[in-house]
Amino acid sequence: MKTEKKDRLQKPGRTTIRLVDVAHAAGCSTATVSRVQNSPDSVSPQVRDRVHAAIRKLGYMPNSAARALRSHRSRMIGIVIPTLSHAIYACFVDAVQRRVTERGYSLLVATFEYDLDDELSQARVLIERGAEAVILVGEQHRAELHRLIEAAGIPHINSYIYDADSDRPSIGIDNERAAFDVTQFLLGLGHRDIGVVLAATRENDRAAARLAGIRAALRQNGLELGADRLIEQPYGIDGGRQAGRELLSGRPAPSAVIGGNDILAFGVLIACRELGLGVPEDVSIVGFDNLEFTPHLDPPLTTMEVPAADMGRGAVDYLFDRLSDRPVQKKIRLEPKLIARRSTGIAPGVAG
Amino acid sequence: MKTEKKDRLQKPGRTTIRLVDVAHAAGCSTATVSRVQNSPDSVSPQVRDRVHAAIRKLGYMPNSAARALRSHRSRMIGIVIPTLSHAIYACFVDAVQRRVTERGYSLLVATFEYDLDDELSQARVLIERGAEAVILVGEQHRAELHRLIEAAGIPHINSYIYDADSDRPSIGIDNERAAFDVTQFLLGLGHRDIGVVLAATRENDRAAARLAGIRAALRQNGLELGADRLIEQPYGIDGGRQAGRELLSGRPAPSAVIGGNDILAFGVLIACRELGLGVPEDVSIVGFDNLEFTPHLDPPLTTMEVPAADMGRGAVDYLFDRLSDRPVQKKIRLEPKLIARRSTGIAPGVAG
DNA sequence: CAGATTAATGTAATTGATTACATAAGCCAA
DNA sequence: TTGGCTTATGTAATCAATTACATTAATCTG
Repeated sequence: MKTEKKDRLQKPGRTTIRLVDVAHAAGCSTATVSRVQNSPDSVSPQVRDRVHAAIRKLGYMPNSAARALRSHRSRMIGIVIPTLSHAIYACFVDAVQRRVTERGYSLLVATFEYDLDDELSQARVLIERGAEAVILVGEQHRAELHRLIEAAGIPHINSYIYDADSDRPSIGIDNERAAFDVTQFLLGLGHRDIGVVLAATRENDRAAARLAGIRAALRQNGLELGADRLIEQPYGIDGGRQAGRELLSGRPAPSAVIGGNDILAFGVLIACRELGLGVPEDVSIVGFDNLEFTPHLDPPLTTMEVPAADMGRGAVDYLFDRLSDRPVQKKIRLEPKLIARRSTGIAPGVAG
Repeated sequence: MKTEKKDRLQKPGRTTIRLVDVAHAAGCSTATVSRVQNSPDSVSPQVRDRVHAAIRKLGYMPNSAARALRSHRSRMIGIVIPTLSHAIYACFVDAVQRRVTERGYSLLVATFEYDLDDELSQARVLIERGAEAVILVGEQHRAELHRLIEAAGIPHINSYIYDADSDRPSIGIDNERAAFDVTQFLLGLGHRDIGVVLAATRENDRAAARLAGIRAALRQNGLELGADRLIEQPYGIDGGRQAGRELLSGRPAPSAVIGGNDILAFGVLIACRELGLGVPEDVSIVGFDNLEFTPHLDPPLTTMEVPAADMGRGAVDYLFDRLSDRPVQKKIRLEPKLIARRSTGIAPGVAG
């Protein structure tokens, strides 16, 4: 017996059920069983039923490795994100995962903690594992990553960003424009001295784009963002709180603060509470993302909503279109929505 | 030429670099290249260097499918959780992912939205994909899932739970005990009428265990949980808020409310604010999880901290111990920590 | 009814790495 | 020098599916 070789790969005593066993049980060839799985219509109903019965009876599960090896299709998609511990990415991945599953695929997840070298190596691993396509965050990647993806010949998409100038596929909001609009909104309320708290912009092009948008809006109104009006802080409520204290305890203090995301903005709100500053009477605050808790803060936080779930579904749809050679729109621009709540108001000293 | 067959699996024009190409370039056999990757010490330094040079020069990436097929090791771990859009699971998965990556493995993620039939089919897919081990949530699963895992012969672990009575491997807190302690804490503050808001307990044994713990503590003090003192609500701030209104607008209203998690508890807090009830003067509130925002609420929320990240790392470590046949502790009990903050106080009418 | 066409199924090569076993080389002791 | 032992490397079978091509049966066409 060929299968009785002393190769100890199998767990002793138990024997895996292979496609050939199903074929044997159903009284047909392996090719037919394979066809029942992959193109059922090409098999006659009688045989198909026999095969299905055999599969059920034997509890057969196909071996994905063999399948992937021969067919060059792993049925896996990879996603490489900064972290799962920020709600905005977790919700994104949640939506991605659901969509991927709907299509009969599985999702490989890797995080890189905002370190682009790490991003490269994480992506490399996922590609090595056979991911048929990958979702990335932002446009900023190591050059090697692009080469890798090209060499692998797999589709990819950058998310959380829309940048007309880039020619890579992407889905997301125009961060610069969104921040511009947020700033305009504050300027429209009469604010002239605006503070900004952002995540580190060095290896985060979304934060950098938002900063550019803020600067552009200010410039258009003859204003500048003073060096002491910009603080970079790691993501976290405490980061926002510290930045808020720093910004708001100076004299004169800005009358409005833009947080790079709702978490930082929440921190600023807490700083105001601690400093005895009224929101929005003394200070207006806006954030980005519109997380679940945002409308429930006291006062509810004005924010620029980022449609993370739509973005996740859109990214997956784009990749599947590419995988089946359907025509695609290479750059998908999603519209963020400014949700004005009670954390913003007319600037102090401006006639109502 | 063998490789010139008209099999159109390859993208036209581009040729994949295989291990045999590396062997050729390095002037050695395929076995040696394989050994360089898998047991470098068994290869002489000179040859090893030549192979490494060839790998780098050709940009060789091993084909994981072939590797997995022959070696029966996919280097992938699977995790099946209710959802990624709740912070408590997102942080758990984040920790799991990092640990898995540290070990040179990748993580397959699937969600089931609290539907146990879905959990079964999601797990089935991950096993089919070749996951070498799987992490589940809770003890409650379809019987078929256990059979599946056994048939596949792979290690698994249940998380978020510690139940001495079960003989399945698990890591987590003793939910019943934790809820018992929370209730005792409130009883100790003089509360005699306590309301409870929980996630649906039907297909969620963590919620069910917490409810049992609350009941046990009450009973021990000669109290009962009235039918109108228990409300099940889907996860979400609004769910908590509605439940809070319902519980607290009755006469008499409970003097304390236990939320099944911090999100529900936050909702109850908002309900109090809306009803003009002081926290903790009129109503004490406690939650579970200790999420990032919990200490920053107004007032800061008393909660039972669940060590999600430790649990994630512990689950992964357990599985790797199993995979390398190291001795393991089958049931790992983590200690939750009651963090008393300002949302709880002495019951109204009790002498301070 | 012969010949062509289509549909259903089978045979066996193929995918790319791992690994059991074989072999060769180097070293040492008797 | 020979035999035994260790270390390094090579040869070729193997993992479990997919699929190109061959074959057969059934249906249609003129």
